[in-house]
Amino acid sequence: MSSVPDIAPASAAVARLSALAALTQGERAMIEESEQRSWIVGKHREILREGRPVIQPAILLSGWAARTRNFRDGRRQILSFLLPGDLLGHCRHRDPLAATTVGAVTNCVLAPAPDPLGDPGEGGLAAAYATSSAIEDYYLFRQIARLGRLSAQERLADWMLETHDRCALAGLASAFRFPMPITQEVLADVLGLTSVHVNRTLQIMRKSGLIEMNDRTICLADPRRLAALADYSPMRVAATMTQTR
Amino acid sequence: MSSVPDIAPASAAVARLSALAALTQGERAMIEESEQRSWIVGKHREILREGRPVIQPAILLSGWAARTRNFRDGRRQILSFLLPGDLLGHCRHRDPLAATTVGAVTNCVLAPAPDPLGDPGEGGLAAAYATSSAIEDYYLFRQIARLGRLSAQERLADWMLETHDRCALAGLASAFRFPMPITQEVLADVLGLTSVHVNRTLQIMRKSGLIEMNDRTICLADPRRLAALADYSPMRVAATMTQTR
DNA sequence: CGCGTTCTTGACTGCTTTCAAAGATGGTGG
DNA sequence: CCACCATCTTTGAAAGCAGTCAAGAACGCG
Repeated sequence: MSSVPDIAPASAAVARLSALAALTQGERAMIEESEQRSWIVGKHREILREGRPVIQPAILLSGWAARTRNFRDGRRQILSFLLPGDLLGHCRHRDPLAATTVGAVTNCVLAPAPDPLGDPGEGGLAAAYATSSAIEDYYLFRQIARLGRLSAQERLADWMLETHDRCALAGLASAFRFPMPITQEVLADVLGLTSVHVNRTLQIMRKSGLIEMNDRTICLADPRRLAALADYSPMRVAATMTQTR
Repeated sequence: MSSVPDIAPASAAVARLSALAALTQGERAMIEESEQRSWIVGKHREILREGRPVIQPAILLSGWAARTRNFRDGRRQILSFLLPGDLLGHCRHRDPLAATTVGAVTNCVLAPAPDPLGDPGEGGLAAAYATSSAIEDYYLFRQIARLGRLSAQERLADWMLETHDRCALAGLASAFRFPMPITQEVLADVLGLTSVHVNRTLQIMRKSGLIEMNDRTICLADPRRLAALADYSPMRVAATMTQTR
């Protein structure tokens, strides 16, 4: 079992999907087998192109990718990030076209998403996929509220708490730390701000002891105050989902 | 066959679902039968509450509803509108909890969503549901880009074009007109603005001949310029979907 | 006709953007 | 091992879009 570039000590994919639904030993093995057939997508390369057919449903094994909408005049909005363990290109209808462009923000490793093998109601893997899809929607809703109603500092606080939880689900975060392998410009593109303003706001948050940053890692120095600032509360999507908090 | 309050001359549900996938005569009949068992939800009443279990998947027959996120301090963001023909509470995993609160913006009529009867790959109704779900995601993506990167005037232009297309799909719009049975405050809540600013921006758009407003109806007076303003392009989700434009 | 909701208007504030340029930082080849 | 270049971060000053607060006008409903 060769190690994977960038992050991912064990397997983010197995960790995350197991957290979403109980998987059989056989299902875990299927995922690990898929990982043998992984491929690499270099930083800044496109993974999916809006309007093009989706070839191969995949799992992101390591790295960060982003769904993006680009405007003609150069403006850019990142709709959501894809983190290790996230699914990509899964569709419930036939002849799906990618709804958005997806690009690799860092170097990424992808693997084919194993087929759930029949029964959609019972299979652990099928359940994990379904829950994953519900979670994705949930984060889209949060992203909308974030962009629509929160100030710059609130957006950053909210996004950090959310991203920390997402990383934790894939086994990639410690209690108060998570990796943030992106530039402030990319961060600005997801938060609907300019990189200049993100920079200034991050400085304020550091000076007021909310966060610490070093080595592309965020430390949530005062989670309480961060959560109060953004009115943050943990996710609840499915009654059956394994709780992580 | 009794007529339904508010809007909906024929059946928005049949119109929209038929546009999403080819339905058999039997399937249309199933929808019309469901409509006999409809119920009314009064303006401002809640239809779904975030975190509560989803009881009954439904179709909206008439009226407008809204997914909403409320902040403790009173701020409010509408995540998306539900228009006649839209599905509500459809979930692919078991024990689903409502991801967001949904409330009736106007008086609404809802009906139980008929069961697709078995085969998920072939049934026209199942296909329509799947496509509907993909479309919902597509509009969430657009909402994110709208809030993140567009100015007030661009947001309004983009939202109007989108909403016109959505109404048209359910047979509720003529070439350049669509109903907008909501106050400017509600409009502000979906666009991430204040009602004061929406008011001023609408005035500018009227004065510059982009739109006309009367009797809770929007007329797209200059669709070309509106589309250019917002970099608007029509939707493409599934290669198999019936095109409406 | 009266009242509550919705729309409109004005003045002022302020958060965020814009534009530019100066530091850091990191990777690469000589 | 260090110079060099590209990328990323930081800083400053000025402008602008949107928000806030308040009050008056218009509208719709009973």
